[in-house]
Amino acid sequence: MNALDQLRAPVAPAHPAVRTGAGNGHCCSTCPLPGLCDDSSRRGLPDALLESVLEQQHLQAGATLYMAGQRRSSIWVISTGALKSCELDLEGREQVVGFHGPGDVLGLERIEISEHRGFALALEPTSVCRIPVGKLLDRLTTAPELWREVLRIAGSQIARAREVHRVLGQLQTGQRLAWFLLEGTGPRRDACQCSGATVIQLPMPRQDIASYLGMTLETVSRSFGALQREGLVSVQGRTVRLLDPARLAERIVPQAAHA
Amino acid sequence: MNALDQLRAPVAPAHPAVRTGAGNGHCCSTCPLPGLCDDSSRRGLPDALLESVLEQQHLQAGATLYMAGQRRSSIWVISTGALKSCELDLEGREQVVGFHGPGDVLGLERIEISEHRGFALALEPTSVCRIPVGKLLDRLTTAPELWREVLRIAGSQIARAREVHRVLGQLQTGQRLAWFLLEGTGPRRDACQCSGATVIQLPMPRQDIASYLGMTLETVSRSFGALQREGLVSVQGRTVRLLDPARLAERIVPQAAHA
DNA sequence: CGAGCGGTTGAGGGAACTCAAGCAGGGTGG
DNA sequence: CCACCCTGCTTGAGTTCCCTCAACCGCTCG
Repeated sequence: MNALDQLRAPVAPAHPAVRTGAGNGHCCSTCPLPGLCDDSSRRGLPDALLESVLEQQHLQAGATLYMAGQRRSSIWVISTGALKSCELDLEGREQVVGFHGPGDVLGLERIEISEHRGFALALEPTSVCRIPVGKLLDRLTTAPELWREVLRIAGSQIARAREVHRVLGQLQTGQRLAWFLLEGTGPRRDACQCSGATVIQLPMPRQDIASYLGMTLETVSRSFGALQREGLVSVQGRTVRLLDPARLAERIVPQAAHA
Repeated sequence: MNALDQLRAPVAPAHPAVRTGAGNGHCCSTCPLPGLCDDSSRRGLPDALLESVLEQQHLQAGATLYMAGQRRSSIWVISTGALKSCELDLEGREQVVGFHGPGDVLGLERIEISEHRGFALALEPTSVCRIPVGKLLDRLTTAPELWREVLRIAGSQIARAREVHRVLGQLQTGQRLAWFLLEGTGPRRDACQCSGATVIQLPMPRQDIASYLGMTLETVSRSFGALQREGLVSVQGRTVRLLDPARLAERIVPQAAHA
């Protein structure tokens, strides 16, 4: 599945892991940091022209956006596609700490720090807008209102991480998967009308979901199976149809989903 | 134990959960956001005078800094003491998502968002500097260099949260506790010379440690016992002496600490 | 065709949870 | 003063959830 397919597909428009850039029109119209990449006079230009102005990077599935040890020099705004970001431990084992879709901002966590500790990798063909840190700081000096946006985005990423902490801390595996399906994965999940989305196209393999949720891939598979047996979802590979989002949501309540 | 005792105590100066504000002198000399609370002309004033200028809040143990549902209006910089911040789920159960000590900045995660979802509570007598959001934004406009500091702090909190994600995701309970003892809890843990600290005074009960690390208080207790039986630490209530930090650190390596 | 990858399913064991009892320390009141 | 309670912590016994190990399936690709 590539980004173009997603744009055309009538299903699955809403899950954060696969949401499309702008729906209709260029992703700049929904950019969370408008005016950062260059002056805003060019807004309204044809998409093809915009492409030529932007500092865009295109990644194939499996390509890395940045790697551990690499000197950090940019932040990125995702236009289309999906990425995962990972941390590495001392033994080199990877831990998925985030999935990111169009509109998400990457790299804020290491701004002002010399090099990356983890890495980010495209899960499918992906394009991002690169914003050099120098330009970011310049812009912030001359256009202080951008400030609030960046701070808002950083704050929402912190809040998001706390939510994940809660999920890993007090939900059991089946509940974590239900949460994952409903709440999605990006810092901008608020923009996702979850109840309306009934079909999800997951861009990541089971192993990545397992890592992200702190469980094994077998348990992810079994949990999918359990949810399916109960009629809550219908699973076929990476296509998941939410048959009963309301009852699925009940599952997320900690301790005893008494129903 | 109160903040003053800690300042005097010859032991346990370094653990993030109990580190002292400035060591010697007023906490402003080590403030991560100097010049934010007011103009910087007063730096160098006697401590007593500084106190009168600052918008300081003093909290008794158990007092809340902010509560769920409360309209957000400030960020805070901790001067002395210790706090925990918690998230609440739909059933009102609390999940500890952070412990904070002197120098830590609270409230960035909800900036620009109307109300708090969780709460923060003092674990011991605590004083904080309150910075109204309005003043923060004003300062940032007139003094754009502050910018980098705020962004750096927010970034380090994101990075910190990712580290916690990794710990909850791939370490078992005994390893999580070892990590907690060594790496501490605050976003400024880098300032802590962990290897030098041999005695830790924990300001929080077992239940809070358990919640933070995603385990039960019984398991926390048993894990302390296990570490003690192996001669790695010596535990007496909330006083923990690190007998062998090096071997303790080996424990944190995921999967098999083959030793 | 076989190899490789991603995913599913099963059997068994172990880590951590639940439930429960017991203990130490601190405060209060008779 | 001691009895009493209450809170925080420890320890034990039994159970459950989830991990580990393994086999198997379907698909793609060489």
